[in-house]
Amino acid sequence: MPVNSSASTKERILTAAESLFAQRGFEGASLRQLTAAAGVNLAAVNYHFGSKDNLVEEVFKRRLDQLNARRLAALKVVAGQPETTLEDVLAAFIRPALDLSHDGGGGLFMRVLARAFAEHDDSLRKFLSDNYGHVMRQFTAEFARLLPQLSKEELYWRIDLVTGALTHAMSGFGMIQRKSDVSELTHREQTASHLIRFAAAGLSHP
Amino acid sequence: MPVNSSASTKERILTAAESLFAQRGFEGASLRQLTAAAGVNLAAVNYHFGSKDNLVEEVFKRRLDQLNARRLAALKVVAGQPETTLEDVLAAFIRPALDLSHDGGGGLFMRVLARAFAEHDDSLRKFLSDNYGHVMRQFTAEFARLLPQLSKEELYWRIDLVTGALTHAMSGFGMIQRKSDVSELTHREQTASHLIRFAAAGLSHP
DNA sequence: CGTATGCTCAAACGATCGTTTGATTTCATC
DNA sequence: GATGAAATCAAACGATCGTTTGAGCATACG
Repeated sequence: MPVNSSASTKERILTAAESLFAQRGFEGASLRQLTAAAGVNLAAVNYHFGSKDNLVEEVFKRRLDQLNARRLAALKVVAGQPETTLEDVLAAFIRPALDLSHDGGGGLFMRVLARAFAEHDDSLRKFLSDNYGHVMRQFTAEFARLLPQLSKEELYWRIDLVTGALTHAMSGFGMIQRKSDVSELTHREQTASHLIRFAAAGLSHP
Repeated sequence: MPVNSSASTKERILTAAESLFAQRGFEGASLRQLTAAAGVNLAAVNYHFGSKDNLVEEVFKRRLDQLNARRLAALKVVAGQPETTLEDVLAAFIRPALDLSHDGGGGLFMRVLARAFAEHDDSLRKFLSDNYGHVMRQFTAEFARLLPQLSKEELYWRIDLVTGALTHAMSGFGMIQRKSDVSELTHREQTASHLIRFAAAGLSHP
């Protein structure tokens, strides 16, 4: 019977990979840098994950599964309700991502996700579409319900632009840094407020 | 005395590099793929540009100098005028980028620029800041004039989000593709309209 | 205890990377 | 046509890449 004392090694590889992929890109981060940072042997990646490409996918899966679940759970609470506002739906989309940066230890994951969007690699895009598309589809349906005056084309345009803004902001390029005189929780709340108000304005403007 | 018959070779390298950098990234595109696509010898890159890093910078300079000049010229027309609207300033920022995709042959350049934003490489970010920052500063000043009700912090937030949306959209991830029944010029006009209205809403919402 | 299984390790594999070299070709100028 | 600088070329450089190998170590089970 298999012994699972390797959980620690796999996790350490995933965490180091997430950090290095965010910092240097998927091609830029070598397995030698990666395994050195994780404190494991070079061959451990191919032993546990089969290949570097599989490792990339596992890095996504670990966070994305959790992120998708939280987003869909939050959406389910408000979807279809007559009193639901646009801001409610946007909060269901945005808050889980911000929370991930805080409690998941995955503060760098959104940056990795932004990199994946910038990569035009077909297999990576297909993987993201397979593991991410159904979430976007459900949110899009709810947006369509709340914005019936918009044509399908107009709605897709606006969602695309909102996605770009949020990806950019949450990957932390910008000047989003907490001031020392506000708590982490307060800062996260302010960030969420900015993103939600901006996205709502972009989606619903006349 | 130097003979400048190399202009063709340099240009072909720059064009091939722009295309491959957009497609496979700066690290992902090798000099062998690049020179093969350009139809030149492998050693030509190091002969004409010194190194691959210098080539990357030259790819940016070629388009960025032109883009900056056009944006600043368009801004100069409307800046400080009492009747200038937010949409006017946004048009001065957005239209030159869309035009570049059309007449400059640099349809892929905005994608390269988006990749550069996703890269967190320090030297590349410094280069972009040096060659791009003064333009953003001038536009920011004009935005501040037209949106006096916003605090500095609020304005920076919104500009950052708008930048993310525009970078995302103009690099062409989205579903922005021309329908066969509209002309190229009409399509560009519609795209500009979408971007400008979205950005105006995001900047000026209450 | 013996052994089988999961795991780690140093070492090497072939491939590809950016760069350099030195010979050869091109071409304006005399 | 001869000359010399600029440009191009095939070939090779050392370094680094992802991956594989086979021996050694750990531990659970008969």
